[in-house]
Amino acid sequence: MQHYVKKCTDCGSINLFVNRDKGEIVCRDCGLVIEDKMVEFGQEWREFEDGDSSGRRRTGAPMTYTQFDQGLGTEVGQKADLFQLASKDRNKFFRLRKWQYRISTAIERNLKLALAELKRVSSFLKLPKMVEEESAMIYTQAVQRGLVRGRSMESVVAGALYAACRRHEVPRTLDELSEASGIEKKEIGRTYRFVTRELGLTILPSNPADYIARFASSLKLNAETQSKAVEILEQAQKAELTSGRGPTGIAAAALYVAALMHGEKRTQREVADVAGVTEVTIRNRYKELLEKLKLDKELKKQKKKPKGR
DNA sequence: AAGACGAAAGTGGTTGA
DNA sequence: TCAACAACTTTCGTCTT
Repeated sequence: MQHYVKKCTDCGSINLFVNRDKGEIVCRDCGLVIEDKMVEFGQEWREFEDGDSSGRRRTGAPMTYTQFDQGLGTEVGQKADLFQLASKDRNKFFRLRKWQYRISTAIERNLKLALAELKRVSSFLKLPKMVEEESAMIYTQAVQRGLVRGRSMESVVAGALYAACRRHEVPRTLDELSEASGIEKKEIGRTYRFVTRELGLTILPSNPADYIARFASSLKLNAETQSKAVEILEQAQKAELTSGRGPTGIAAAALYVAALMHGEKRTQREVADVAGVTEVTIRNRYKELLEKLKLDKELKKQKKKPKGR
């Protein structure tokens, strides 16, 4: 059965919040999303080692994708098959097996390198284990389908990581991925799109709210401000201010407004920097928010009595 | 002096003929 | 395949605190 993590994998806190609607567990201390119930990916891929030993074993289930060899290899034929072949078929048979061997060792070599890189980037970004696993799986499938050909290994790794983040609603921006992996942003975007399309991964459009926690914590905003920002976002969603816009810009603007309203003023520049957008974008979103949501009044109130900064 | 604001021109990506 | 298009950026001048 599915096991639940009891401690935050990042900060070790046991102060966790279980959100059943979204099926995720969030650390109250650092905001990390620890685990959410993930998607079928065609095959079963969780670990079944403990507690399930008596039960049936699921087929084709690699135990963990961050180790490349687990039961993945395919061999052409067994000895028994060999004896049944006419001799003229043997050459063909051996050729096939040779090729199979070459291909699989090539894949293994590639995976070994790639997974090392993947772990590096993942730990740099402090990504949850689940995400790392998922991206490793995505990468593995990409390699097996020959999608890496013509692309750099690193860029596919970055693309896989980005996709995994998105699927787990632990979004990192392309900029962050880019910084961590040293791959250009647009390159990551390209391979990301390519890989997800080829593998038929469904990616939910990313939700601005998912960025709030992280941005807020790097801006050292308190929890109130943070939930205010989420509230604003919800209204914005209803007012259809969010469609078509970049989620980070919206998140940044909501956070900016929320900070103003709670007297925790941050400059547009500060917010823009952590969100990876420009001040201009924040201004535009911010303006829309004020207009459409009539937040002006609330804002005015706060402006009169300025609090420390 | 720093921050906020907005106009104008440029960029990369999506879409639809 | 190309052009139109929207979102976002860059840059820069002006206003506000």
